[in-house]
Amino acid sequence: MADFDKNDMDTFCRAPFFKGLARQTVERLFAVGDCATFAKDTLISSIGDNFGTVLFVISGLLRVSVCSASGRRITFLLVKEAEPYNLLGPYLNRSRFLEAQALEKTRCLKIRDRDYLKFVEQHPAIVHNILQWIGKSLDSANSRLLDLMEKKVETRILRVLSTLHQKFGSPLLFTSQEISEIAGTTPESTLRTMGLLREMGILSTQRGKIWIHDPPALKDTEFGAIKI
Amino acid sequence: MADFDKNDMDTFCRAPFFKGLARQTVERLFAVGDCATFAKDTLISSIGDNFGTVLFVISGLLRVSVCSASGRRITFLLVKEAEPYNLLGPYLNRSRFLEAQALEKTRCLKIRDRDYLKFVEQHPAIVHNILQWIGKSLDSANSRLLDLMEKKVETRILRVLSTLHQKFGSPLLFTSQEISEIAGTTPESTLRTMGLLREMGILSTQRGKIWIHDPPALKDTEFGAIKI
DNA sequence: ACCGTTCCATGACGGCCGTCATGTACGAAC
DNA sequence: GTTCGTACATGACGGCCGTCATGGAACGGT
Repeated sequence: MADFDKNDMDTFCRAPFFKGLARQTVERLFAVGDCATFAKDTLISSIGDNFGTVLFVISGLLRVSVCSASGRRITFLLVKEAEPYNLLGPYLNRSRFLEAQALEKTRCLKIRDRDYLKFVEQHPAIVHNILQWIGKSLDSANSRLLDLMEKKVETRILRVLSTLHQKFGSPLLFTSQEISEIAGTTPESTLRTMGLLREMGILSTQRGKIWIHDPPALKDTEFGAIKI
Repeated sequence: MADFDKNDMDTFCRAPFFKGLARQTVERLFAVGDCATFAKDTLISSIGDNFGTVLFVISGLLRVSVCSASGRRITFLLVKEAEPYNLLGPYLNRSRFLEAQALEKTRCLKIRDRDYLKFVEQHPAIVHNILQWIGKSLDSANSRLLDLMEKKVETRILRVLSTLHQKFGSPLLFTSQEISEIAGTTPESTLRTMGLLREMGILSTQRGKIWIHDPPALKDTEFGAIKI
């Protein structure tokens, strides 16, 4: 418990995932877990292994992605502070094909599968939060499916920029490569699109940084938003 | 309760979703629900409404899809007997953008959101089943994302045919239109691909029917399977 | 200050596949 | 049996966008 301070718990209590939970419940969650710190670029779980540990990011950023046979990476999720990773892992005793990596130095609350399962049993209130979170993830995945089937690359990139802006603010610290891995396209297409947006005065770019000047212009909403 | 017979419960008890649950639990699930029968082509929930009811199909088939602005339909899920629909709806008190429709005459066990929430609270064992089911759905959605970003149309159609064959056997009672709505392509592309497969002797087709002669030939697995 | 690496930027090309068009065949209804 | 609606089948065209190539700029390490 010495690993965590009161501040960490405060942050969690205010975060969307923990909404509606008693502070005591959050404290007990901390009590059943350990602190784990991953250096930048650490591979936390790789494809094929049976990763049953649940993580809650305290500070830093995790990327959940796969690297396909053709060498292209596809990013499913970015996990930031007070967000959970692998909520369902302990319930699926089979290897998943996802890979998690720390994009920067990341400190996590780490909970072993058995402790997690026991905790959920003993604190049924959290089931509500878990299901809500997963539900949003599922809706988001479906929205992205729709985007990929329906929309052109430019629209998808717009959506990704908009979503990232909502989640991380401005400037965005991502390269065109990283953007393209989320949008499902190539760095070249991303750069071309951002070139257009720059001409339109909607954003400006620097090596690894993107300033969004006109967030509403990115909104092209049809149906639900995606969640990254 | 007179709406259901012992046979219905037997089917459910044997089904994957209910694996590991006591028969008594299944019986009580039936007890809190009503029987609902939908005629073919009935729209069960449409886009934008706040559909909080959980359904378990007893017989028949439901399609979960969206119809995009450009008029193209995209099918996310086919729900067959002993499978659940809208497991998470009661936990997400916001309108979802999915639309459910009965593809044939379909009989369901219908459970109102409040009854469902109460049931889950009183029967924590089912949480495990729910999370497992949702976990598979999430993995499946991610697999489809990967397919759409990575694979060409032919491969996707192959995957869809393979998955449908596993779930429904042979012959498949789907039109090229319906296949394309799952694979995220057009009927023309689907027909062209199936033309090739027919020449290779892997399948044969008739109006609305597809016989798969060589299921292994359809397998081109990389990473997880999709689930339709 | 030099150099290597990484990222940005932009042009040219080509192929996949979505769109349109046309014709055929099957099945249901009367 | 005739008719009509729907699905199958296949060809032609065109555009989006992925790939390759080239050059320049920014940053870090020594």
